[in-house]
Amino acid sequence: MTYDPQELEPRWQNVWAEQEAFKAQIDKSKQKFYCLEMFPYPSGHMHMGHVRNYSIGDAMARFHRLMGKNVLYPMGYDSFGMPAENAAKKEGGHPHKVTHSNISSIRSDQERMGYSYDWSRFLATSDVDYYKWNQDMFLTLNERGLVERRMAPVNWCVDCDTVLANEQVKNNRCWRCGLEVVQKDMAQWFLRMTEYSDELLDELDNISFPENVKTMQRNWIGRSNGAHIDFPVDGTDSVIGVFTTRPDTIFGVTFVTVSPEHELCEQLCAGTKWEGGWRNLKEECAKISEFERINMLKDKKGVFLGKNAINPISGEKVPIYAGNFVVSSYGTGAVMGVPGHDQRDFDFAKEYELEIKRVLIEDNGDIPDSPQHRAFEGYGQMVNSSIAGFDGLSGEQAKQAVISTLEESGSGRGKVEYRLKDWLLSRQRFWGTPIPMIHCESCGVVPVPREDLPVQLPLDVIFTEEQSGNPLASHSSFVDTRCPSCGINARRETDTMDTFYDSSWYFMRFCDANNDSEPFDRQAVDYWMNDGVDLYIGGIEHAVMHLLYARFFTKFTRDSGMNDVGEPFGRLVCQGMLNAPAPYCSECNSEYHVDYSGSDCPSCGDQLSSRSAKMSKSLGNTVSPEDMISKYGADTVRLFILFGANPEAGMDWSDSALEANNRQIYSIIDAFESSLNFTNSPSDIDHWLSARLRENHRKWVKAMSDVSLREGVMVSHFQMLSDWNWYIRRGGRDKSATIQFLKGWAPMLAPATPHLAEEFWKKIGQGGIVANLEIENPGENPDDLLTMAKEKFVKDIISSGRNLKTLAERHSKADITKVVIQTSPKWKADLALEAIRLNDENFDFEEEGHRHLKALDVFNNEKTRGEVFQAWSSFTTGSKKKRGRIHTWSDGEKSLISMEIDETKVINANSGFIATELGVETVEAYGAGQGEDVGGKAKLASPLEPGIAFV
RNA sequence: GCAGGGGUACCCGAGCUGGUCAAAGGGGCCGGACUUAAGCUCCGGUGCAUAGUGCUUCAUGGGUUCAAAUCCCAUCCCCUGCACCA
Repeated sequence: MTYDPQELEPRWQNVWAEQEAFKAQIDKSKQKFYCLEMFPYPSGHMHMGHVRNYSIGDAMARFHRLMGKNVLYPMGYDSFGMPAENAAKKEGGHPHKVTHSNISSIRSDQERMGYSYDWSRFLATSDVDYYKWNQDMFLTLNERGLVERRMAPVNWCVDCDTVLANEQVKNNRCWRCGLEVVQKDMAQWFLRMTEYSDELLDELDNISFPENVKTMQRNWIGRSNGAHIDFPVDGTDSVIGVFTTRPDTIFGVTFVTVSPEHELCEQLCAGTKWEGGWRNLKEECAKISEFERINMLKDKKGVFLGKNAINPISGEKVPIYAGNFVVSSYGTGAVMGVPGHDQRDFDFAKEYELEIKRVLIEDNGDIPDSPQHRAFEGYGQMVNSSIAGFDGLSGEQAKQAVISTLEESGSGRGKVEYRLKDWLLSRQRFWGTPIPMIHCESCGVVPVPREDLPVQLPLDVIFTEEQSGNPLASHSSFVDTRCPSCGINARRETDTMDTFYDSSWYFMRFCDANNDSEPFDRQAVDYWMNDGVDLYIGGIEHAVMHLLYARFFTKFTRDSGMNDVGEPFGRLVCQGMLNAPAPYCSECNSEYHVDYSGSDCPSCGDQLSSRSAKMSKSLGNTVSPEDMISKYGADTVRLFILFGANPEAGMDWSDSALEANNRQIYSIIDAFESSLNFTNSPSDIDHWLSARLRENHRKWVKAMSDVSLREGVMVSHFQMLSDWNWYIRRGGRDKSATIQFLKGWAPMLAPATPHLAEEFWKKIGQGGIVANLEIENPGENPDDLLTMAKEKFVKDIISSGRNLKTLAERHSKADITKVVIQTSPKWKADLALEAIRLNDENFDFEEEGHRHLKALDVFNNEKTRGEVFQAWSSFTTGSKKKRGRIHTWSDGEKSLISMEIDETKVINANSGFIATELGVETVEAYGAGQGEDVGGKAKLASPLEPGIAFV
């Protein structure tokens, strides 16, 4: 057939659209399946990473529709953000325009791929229809006390001209542009995500995220149990609060260290001779680069601040230092120095010749006063406590004892600290949701009343390259307003929201995307979001940021009575990297742009080899989906993507594999084509074909349900074809049997290659379209195992015959023209039958096998006794390396033996086929002992494993 | 350093609740059929040995077991995340 995907694919896409095949509606009588991909930022065209993401999602959506589920599979765009703003500056336009032209371009790419989205739920977060609900929910957050505006040291990216959330800083660099971030003090809007720290952490145990994602989130939340302890500063009213996870080491404190930025530093040393040293240290810490930070790990530095702190439990006075290794943002920004039991403190103490005290012993027999060469950081019995009642305690008990004592004296308490910080929401950028707040000179900060929403982004802003800062701030018609509470002139907030806010609830909006009276209807969300999104597919890069924010948001909306569910995502699948070859220098261990392929390493001059690397613009090893679609069609690209690797695994791009998948499609087409000429001509192999359909269907459903798409496709696009080919080879050509098979096959092709599936469905004369089909379960047929085992018996004879023939050829001078097959003698078959029967009764062959055998009649014949014994062992206990046959025969094979099938008859019935396959003129078969023992092969004959000789 | 995940035949990749595993499937390569020929398609082969049940293989070295790619321990290497978090 002429296969023209450029004609065929759009044609079916139109049919789907006309029939609204993918429109989802609530139907409580059906089981729902919510399939979602992390929606894209519309950056112009779709890239291969998108293709992989959506091909996985689409296959699953289509599969579950075939399974009769009510599938919600929407698509939209995360369309606020910096790139559009930068592009607008460059082109002198407005981000709104840039965004919309990008959206239509990526959307048409997606449509060309044939993804089965319910486009009626389309949304773009930068549209006011969407972001007005951002604002609405911001007011709700505010009402619930989860919004806070405060001065805070923030991460500032000079290049992006805005602040960044902690999650957006990677290695002290901006996640977007890679520039190093600087610290700045600013008034900022925060969402109090830490209110949910415990739930965010604890719920991780109950959700099915991949383990690495859970770990990342756990690390990020970073809960630690410990104690807050106040150390009064000697001779002042000040108190230094420290956080420690090891209150059991309190008696070992020999100094206190605060971060150089700590507010107490100045108080303590101002005007003293110590002040200079502190200022130097502070300055040094403020401007150190990332590179120096890593070096600093080895180099602990500190300065004495001129005062002592008092250990609240022992009353001892210890010096206070400012230290470069204390993180100002964690805990209280101050730590107690216990050099005996913390390696960092130990290093510090050595450096500054501070006392090292042992207050825990490792083993019971250890001497409490022995000197230490390193810190002992484990748990152990307390020793050397300066007050009674503590020595001898260890671990949790010791910690508790210290905490209670501190609590009694009011100088400390048990405390849980988190690494997680509140979500810094505000951005000093234009292209985001305006924060609906108003600054009034007399009333302070006042929320915009709900009825005044939305606060719209002005469309009459001109963007230019020279511009710096936020254009909103200088746009007077936006900024100037009146105070909603007192009515005097006031100023609008010009900060906009982090775009992660937009993506924190879009999955709920999709449930009710066109609602214009509220963010979403509760009933709709409760239906679709029950147990969360059933399958959520996206990149690992969002493991902490998006996935944590979305979890937080869902809990907040739940607590506001907007929905029932507390965890937004059920099963999360993070698709693997898409790699492609890139030039590589093993000497320098680095990859280069594809422009260098074939030439020498630009830095060391060695010859460049090649290795696979993540597809990236900077390496130039990307592949354009459009090119591939126009060359092979969407179905081939989809098949390649799904067959190349399971969703989570990384995969390598390969042009030759893509071509091979294209050829596979042609072969499948041939199969469907050839059936059209068949007539009514039934044969035995027809039963085998339908047995294979049922078997493959069962395997396919299992694999697909597990999101093992590669395995699923292996069945639907490879195994099915190879079974078809075998059927043809065996002379099958019956119209009704093949139609039955193809009718079962066509829908199985739909998840990966939906256009082809529709074409075939029509070709074999079925009504309707596959997209609307609920697949019939072909069910089970009790004879299938037997049918397949019988065919396998023939296949095995051919397969081992082929091996043996090549061996035989070495020994035979004349041409081989005949194969003699001696089937198992009756007594062996009986023995096998007996073994199977006993095995079904859980007979213990190890213990009782021999006794049982000796009681059998066959064992009485002295001449064959040895052979009987051998056969029995090979059937039952097996040898050292091989298990007994009773364990290795399939159920079908066991039935063949149990039914005492006449192997000779089966072979004779298929002798023509066997002869052709083995390239001989005649096939002769008889039971061993009933004819000449050609080649002495009779003794090898065993049930289902006849002796084969070539002559 | 800590945590998570890995190392399987020429390559990619399954298997890893121990036996049916010389190890699925694909790519590549080799051979055969078809063809005027190439391509396509189909069939076979692809550790070594061998007229069949044998030997050596699943990062390395040990161990458990009648039996290990699969379980345990140690080592080496790779990826990913966090990184002076008290």
